[in-house]
Amino acid sequence: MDPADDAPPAILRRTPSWLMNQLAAHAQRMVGERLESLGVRRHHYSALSALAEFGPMSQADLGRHTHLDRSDVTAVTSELEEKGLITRTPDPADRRRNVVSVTEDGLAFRERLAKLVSEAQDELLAPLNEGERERFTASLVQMVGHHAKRKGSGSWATEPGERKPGMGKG
Amino acid sequence: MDPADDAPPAILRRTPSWLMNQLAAHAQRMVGERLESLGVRRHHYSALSALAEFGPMSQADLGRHTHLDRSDVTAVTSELEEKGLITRTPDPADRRRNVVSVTEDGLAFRERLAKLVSEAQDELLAPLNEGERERFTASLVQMVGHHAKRKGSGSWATEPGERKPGMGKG
DNA sequence: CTGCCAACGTTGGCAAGACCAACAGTTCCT
DNA sequence: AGGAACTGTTGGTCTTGCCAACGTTGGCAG
Repeated sequence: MDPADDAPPAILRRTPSWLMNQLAAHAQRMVGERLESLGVRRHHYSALSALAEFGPMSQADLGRHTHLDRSDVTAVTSELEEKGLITRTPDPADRRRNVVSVTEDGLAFRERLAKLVSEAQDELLAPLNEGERERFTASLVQMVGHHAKRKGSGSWATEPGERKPGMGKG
Repeated sequence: MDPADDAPPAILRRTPSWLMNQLAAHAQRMVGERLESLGVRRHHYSALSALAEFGPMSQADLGRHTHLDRSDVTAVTSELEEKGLITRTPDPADRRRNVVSVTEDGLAFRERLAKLVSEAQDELLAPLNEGERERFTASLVQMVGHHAKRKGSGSWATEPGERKPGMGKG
């Protein structure tokens, strides 16, 4: 009767940051496994998503949108370019910059990734019902927005045109 | 008037795993900075907490309680031993094992760490009110428990004698 | 008792992620 | 004109989560 020899100390079980780290590790595994099956990592998905939504932009902007360091953006874009999912061309208007754009293949690929990522979300949130999921996610958004402001410049946390009471689904 | 040039793509802003990773990164920074001021990392705090709550145990057990790999436990215990916060002695009853125990200094040190960690929690949860914090934490516990079961052996998720008042269900 | 398997602690390694520092080329501002 | 700020790149650090191998020890089947 003691297979349950493992049990985190109560103090940790009540510490949100510890719980978050545990859960984030699980989440990374679930998402990571799926993306790995298509040969990419999570940053590639973030980059493709930003480009798909906002259109072509410089690597620096890409980094700001995805919260990635400039140096990491360099690596990610290089890998995506190799796969033909994006193009990277010098900006004639500002010769410091590269203009990064998604290709058709990139857009299609991103759709496939999105499905896999969506699956992972369901697995992650499995124990929560609909209402709990919404409250949980809302709290996450609130906190991420709050802490992002401290470092970054933007105030995207309270963005117009996205208040959705019902938040139905698409 | 476009300092808010940064804004994660909407698809990411609605993806719990992405939000979790962002927030977990912030949390790690907040906790990490504070622990660093006392010369330790997060794992040291976890180990000390487990030993403080459950008493002396083998390194393997310590790893199970804290969700740490055996190899990482070796490193952590070595560092804690160097600082005189724990002792590590061979178990006469089972010579494969080391018995790890907290010292008096270790217990006192853990208290100081606990205060710092607690501070970090407040900073992390700042944007949430009392009720939101409880619901958020409860959801975390639920999910961590759910996903821990899949790998580990134990069923600590539904442990008796710890039902909190706010922990209602949906 | 022997032989085998499981568990333990240790070492050494890997990959990912989050960062940081420095650099040369460019642009902007004064 | 000159300095400050930005861009992309290279190369590095540190932490975390793993995994493989090894020698030692314990438990168990035969």
